Amino acid sequence: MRGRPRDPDLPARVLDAALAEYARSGWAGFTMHAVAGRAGVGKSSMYLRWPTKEQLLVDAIDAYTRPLVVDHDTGSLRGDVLALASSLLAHFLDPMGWVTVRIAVDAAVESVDLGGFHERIVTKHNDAAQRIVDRAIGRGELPAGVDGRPLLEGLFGGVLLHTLALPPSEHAAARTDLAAHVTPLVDLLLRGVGPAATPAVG
Amino acid sequence: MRGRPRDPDLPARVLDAALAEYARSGWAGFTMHAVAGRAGVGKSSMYLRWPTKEQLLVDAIDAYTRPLVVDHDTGSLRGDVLALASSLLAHFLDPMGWVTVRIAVDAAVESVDLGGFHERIVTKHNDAAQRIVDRAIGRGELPAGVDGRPLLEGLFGGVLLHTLALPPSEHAAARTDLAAHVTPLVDLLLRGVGPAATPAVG
Amino acid sequence: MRGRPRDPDLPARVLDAALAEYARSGWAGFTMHAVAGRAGVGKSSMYLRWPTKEQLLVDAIDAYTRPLVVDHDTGSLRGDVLALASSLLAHFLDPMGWVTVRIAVDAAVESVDLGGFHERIVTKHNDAAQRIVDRAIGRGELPAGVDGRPLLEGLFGGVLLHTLALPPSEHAAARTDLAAHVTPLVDLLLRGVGPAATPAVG
Amino acid sequence: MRGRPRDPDLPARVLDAALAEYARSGWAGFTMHAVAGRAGVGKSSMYLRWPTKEQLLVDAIDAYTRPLVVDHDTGSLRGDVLALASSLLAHFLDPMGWVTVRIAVDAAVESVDLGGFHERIVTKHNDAAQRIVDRAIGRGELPAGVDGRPLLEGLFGGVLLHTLALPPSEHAAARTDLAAHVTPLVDLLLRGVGPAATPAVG
DNA sequence: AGCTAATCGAGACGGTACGTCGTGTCTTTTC
DNA sequence: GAAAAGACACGACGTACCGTCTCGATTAGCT
Repeated sequence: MRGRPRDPDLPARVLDAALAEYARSGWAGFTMHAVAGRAGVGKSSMYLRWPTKEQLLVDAIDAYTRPLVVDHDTGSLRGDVLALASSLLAHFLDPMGWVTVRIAVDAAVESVDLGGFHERIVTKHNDAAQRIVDRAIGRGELPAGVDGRPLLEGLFGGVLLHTLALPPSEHAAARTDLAAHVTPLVDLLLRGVGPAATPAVG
Repeated sequence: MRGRPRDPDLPARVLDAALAEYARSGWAGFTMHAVAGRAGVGKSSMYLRWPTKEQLLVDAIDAYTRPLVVDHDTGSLRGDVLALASSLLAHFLDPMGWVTVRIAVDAAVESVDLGGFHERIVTKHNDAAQRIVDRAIGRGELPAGVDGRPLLEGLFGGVLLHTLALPPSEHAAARTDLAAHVTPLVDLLLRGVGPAATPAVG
Repeated sequence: MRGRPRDPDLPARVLDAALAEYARSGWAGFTMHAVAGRAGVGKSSMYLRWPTKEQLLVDAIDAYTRPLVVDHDTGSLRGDVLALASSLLAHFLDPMGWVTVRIAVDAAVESVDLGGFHERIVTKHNDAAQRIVDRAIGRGELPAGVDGRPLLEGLFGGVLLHTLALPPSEHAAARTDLAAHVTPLVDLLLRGVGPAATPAVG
Repeated sequence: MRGRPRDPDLPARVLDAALAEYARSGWAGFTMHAVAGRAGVGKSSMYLRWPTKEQLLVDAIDAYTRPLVVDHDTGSLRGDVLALASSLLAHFLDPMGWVTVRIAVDAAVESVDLGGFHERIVTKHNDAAQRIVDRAIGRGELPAGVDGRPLLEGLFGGVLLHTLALPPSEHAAARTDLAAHVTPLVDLLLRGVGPAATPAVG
């Protein structure tokens, strides 16, 4: 291989700049020119790696989201689910967190798969949820063979909708008491999963 | 009021054209010029009513979504919820249906209220859900004072996430058997709401 | 004739407003909307009288130019010509005076006759010049049958070009000493017309 | 200097296209879009070089006018002046020639200097005229120190006014006998400059 | 006095050009 | 041969103006 080697730092610089630009101005105003400028990079170098703007943003989101999935064993199903729900709520209350959803929705509307979004973003969360259910089965909290997907859908989607329906003026307050916002939904779902999983209905 | 009155048919023509253009080419290729041309209208007349492209699309979606909310009394809570969930699933499986969600997400990310999106789209669905719960209370299926919101969040969000997680290749199949896709989630949620609301766990 | 009679003041108001707008912003920025607004008149009332913007402006110029032609007998050909030349120079040093020329040039370029520009503006000045020559013939300063047109062309055009070549920074100074600017040209032309018409060449 | 260099052929292509478009449809219908299309050029590349439509046209005129100044030594002052006057008349009888004057008048009215009009168009003709006078002084046809400017003003302006006063219907005829139209003016002016410069008055 | 009809102001209408900006490609020099 | 810089062709944006049109409100002359 001859010639100048590819700059190994370049992708990281571009991805950071992409997130920063996206956070600053949303999809409108997310321009390749601005990203290139902020990263101190030529546009051609970006198009060499990411064929479209969307691909670039998906990569940036992926890099940002990677350490976000909560997969910590709290010792009980309710504890795990509450922790996951709180983490999701915190995620959605952060403007950056919405990007994941926005990209997913865009992918669904355009009915094109933006650079393997499903495998890389959706599956990642699905797996985390199934691990929580499997741990609960191991503890005897749930019968074997329970399908974790409806629970995940209700949980993930419920938190999403809750945030969506929350007026922006209450976002700050919600960030200080995450559990209060998710507990009703969590308990509703856990009562549905199995009688042992939740305190008795008052 | 003096001067020539505004053409009362014009908004309808423009809204129809906007939906048609959006359906044909998605957000990319959704041009004010094209909408104006299809509607047989000058761009100025459009900007006189809708300050931005987004506002126009929100209005078009609203007009399209209006007859979509299912609010039919099937005689039982489970029947009502199943009908609502099926309707939502059908809505999300239609590419046009996603636009509602996309706009909502955009509104959340930009943290600006795109033309009263909350009042006009979100509230509309919230109210429909609460009416279902109130009917169930009237029938004695649920105790008085039950809050419908967690149910709605789980239901709406769950169906949303279900569709989002569904690979595009399975969309056609899902459209032919809506109930099969939503029943697990519906039953999970109804078990959580109250013991009388659902058949015993098999 | 039935129906409401046309407002007799309206043309005057519109013509004044047209000149004011033209003086303020030139041809660019000379909008029918602005003229109508300044005159307190509806656009339809203007289009009822003037089919095009150009026609309106020609009429406005004509009304403004009418009292401008100097046709005063000073007792000698040189005096008459100097007076005419000074008046022309003053006219061209006034920004409004240029409008006449601008319209004439526009008419020439478009090679359409903007509402009888020739008969109404050009002829008017031609006639004034010929009267000066005729008076000089009557006094015996010029032989009978002399054609006044080359004199007029050289005079009118010469003053025009002199102003055109004058840097804007010297316009104010020129206005205070009109004769000094036109004397060289006037004497050049009068020496050409006939020996008796001018003092001996130094 | 880094980055892709500007295409050196582009200005020429655009200037040619601008003239062609102007000749085809006049100022109305002189569209940046149309010029760009004819030149096979993006609008942005045009705005990169010419901030306004007017500037572009001035440049195009300048490029067109450059080879127009006649500065050929015919051996006599009368021959030189007749040649210059005929050339000017031909210039003004060509619709394109008027553009020079139009731009000059616009520059005077707006009292802004449209892209250095004075230095580039006016001075160019002034210098040519002074060279003619200097050659005549060299031949002994004129006394030393004669100022060429009044002659130029009378000549240039006289031809201009002559064309302006000529009804469009006679333009074609004038083009076939340029000398007949300019001779009266030329002789008038030359008699004024000096006795040796012209044949005796008939 | 009531009717009829032309004109008035206002301003919305379908078009079209403007000048700006973003895209994704291409062409240089520099490393 | 990859990097940055930035010019390139293209096309949509939202604004402004055109000349036409449709209103309700005058303001006469004619019955």
